[in-house]
Amino acid sequence: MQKREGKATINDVADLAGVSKKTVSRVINRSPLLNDATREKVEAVIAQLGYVPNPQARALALRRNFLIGLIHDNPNAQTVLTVQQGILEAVRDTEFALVVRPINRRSPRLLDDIRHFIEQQRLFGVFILPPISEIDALSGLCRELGCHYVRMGSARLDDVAHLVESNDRQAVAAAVSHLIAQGHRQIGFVAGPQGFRSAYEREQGYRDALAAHGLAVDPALMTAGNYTFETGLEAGRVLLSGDQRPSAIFSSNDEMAAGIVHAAHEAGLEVPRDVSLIGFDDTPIAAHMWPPLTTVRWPIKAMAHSAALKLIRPERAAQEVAFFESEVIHRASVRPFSA
Amino acid sequence: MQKREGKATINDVADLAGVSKKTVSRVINRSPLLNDATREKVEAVIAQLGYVPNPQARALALRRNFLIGLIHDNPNAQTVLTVQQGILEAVRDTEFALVVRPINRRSPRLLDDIRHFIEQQRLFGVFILPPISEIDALSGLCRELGCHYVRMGSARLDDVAHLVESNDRQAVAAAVSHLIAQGHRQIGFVAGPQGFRSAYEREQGYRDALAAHGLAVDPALMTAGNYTFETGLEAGRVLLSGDQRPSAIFSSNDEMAAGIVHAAHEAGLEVPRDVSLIGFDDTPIAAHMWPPLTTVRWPIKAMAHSAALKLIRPERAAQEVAFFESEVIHRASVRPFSA
DNA sequence: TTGTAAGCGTTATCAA
DNA sequence: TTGATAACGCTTACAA
Repeated sequence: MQKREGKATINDVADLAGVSKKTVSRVINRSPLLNDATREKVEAVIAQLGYVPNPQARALALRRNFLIGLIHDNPNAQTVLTVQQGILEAVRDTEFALVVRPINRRSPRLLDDIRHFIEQQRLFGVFILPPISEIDALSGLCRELGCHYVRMGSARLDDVAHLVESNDRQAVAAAVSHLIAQGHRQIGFVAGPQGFRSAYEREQGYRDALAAHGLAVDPALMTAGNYTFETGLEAGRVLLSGDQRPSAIFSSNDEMAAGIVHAAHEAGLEVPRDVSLIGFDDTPIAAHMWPPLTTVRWPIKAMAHSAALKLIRPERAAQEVAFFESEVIHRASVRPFSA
Repeated sequence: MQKREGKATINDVADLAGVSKKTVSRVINRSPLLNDATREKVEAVIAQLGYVPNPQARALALRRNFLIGLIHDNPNAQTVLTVQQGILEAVRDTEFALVVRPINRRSPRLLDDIRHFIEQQRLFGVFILPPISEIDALSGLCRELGCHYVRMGSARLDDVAHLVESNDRQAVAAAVSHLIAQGHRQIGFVAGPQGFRSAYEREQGYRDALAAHGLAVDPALMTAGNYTFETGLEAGRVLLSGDQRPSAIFSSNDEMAAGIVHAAHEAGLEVPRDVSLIGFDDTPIAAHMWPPLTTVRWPIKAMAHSAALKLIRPERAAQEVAFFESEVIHRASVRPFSA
């Protein structure tokens, strides 16, 4: 039992072990210059008392703390949660904890909100998820505040010490090439929202694939949404209504692809019988919709894991892997072209 | 500009304002016994310096901190994220921050992990999401550690100061009654995993509805899954294969309902033409699958909001609303019975 | 290898 | 209404 109510402190441990608090501190911090006997003695007392160092006191004395923040305005819940899991796995068995902060990208106070978040909690570092990871002012803010940061993105947004990147462009090119290989020539494209880097990269991938196979880009086959189901539904209605309708569609994310499936049903069409379809993200909906959706999977958890290591060990950040390969997951929503 | 590198401290403010640090502290903490003139003077300096109190130092001096934890092992990403948003909205403009901790319900070290989490971060309080909110040992642990807590659940798991509750049982009864009102008599049921309180409550709701309409429970129409798509697929195969197949199915969550749709397609059947279907949760997949799924929606965000208020103001916790009503969301997956 | 003293930035106590 | 002083629990000098 401890002396008083409340938790045992370093003083309790020192007293009971008959050493100074500095010695206890050395044990906690694994100082090499320590007699094995004293270490064991102190460790025994620590165990006996169930002593856990007070992180706030440590933070104060060290003039740094062990909180990392996750800043996001990502509409995809699975993505955000997978990122959280990837981070947590990376910091497991460290003293870091993860503080989350969903924000509103369109808020005029965006920067102020984030500044306040970082300053108020005195964060050690922050993760910035797409799409707000594309805002350069954010990384500037972090530098100004002396807060470490890592951005997740689909392009070379920053140096490798502050970035994990997926190759959306090549992955989309591979997916669209697959459609071409299946005989499709009229391939529709639903872009993501204007101004999003991921949307730009994915569109470039589409164009790359067409160009590589000598196909012309037909503006009539291209439309855009904002990554939501509803805009996918709209896009699907547009693409599937003309008499020159595509035999296959690449949608810049799964959510919009689900909308396209609905549009197809509305038009009395069926995926993949009448139109093949590929999405992007491999969210749970991709595997669970009917038909199961061929899509592009990016290694979110691995990226988050690597990003977390960059963040908590800034000195080694540049060595940590920064570039990740996405892959096409083949399911039932694609079928060879038949006239 | 501040005196040194680093952030301004209470001392900087005190010096510049020509008052003692205690006075600055009083300003920060809105002490009523303060001359308006001094307050304004100090506030001006605070603004000028961009001073933000150090939360770790406050935590140390106050012997409490402002971190609340979210402990979950919930397979549904949207649920977890909506909870996070509900909490964040409730604590916006307070000094509380939210620390997340996904855990593994099946880990033998479950309790130790959570104890470690609470002790290491010295959490002020924790949210416990279902299904682990049903583990009474967890609330016992919180009490032992002097950590406030709130549980989210689908039954009267605790007193109202420590609980927000949704009425799964009645909501399911309403959903199943709707099927009966549509003329269905052979109504299949897919239960959630054994041992989950939510699974039990939902099954009771099903039984209640049948009983209320004088229908017998037919064990051949009942099966169980563990809330995953795959087990829903299995359950669907079982229910839809017999020659006595149900004309409608209630699935204890949406994910399993998606599996049932796949099973129907495999069997050459269509929802709702050949079988009506209702799910539970109203996750995004419900609205985005084809056909759009009739389902039960529980007010996750409102529950999380209320739970957060209970947590950060324990003295008023019992006054905060604890009971929430779920509602049936009608979509295209239900059709009147036709022989 | 260990201990002493001072300090991290804040609040509580108690006096002025 | 304000301020001096001593905590809070830990770490970093610097000594011993």
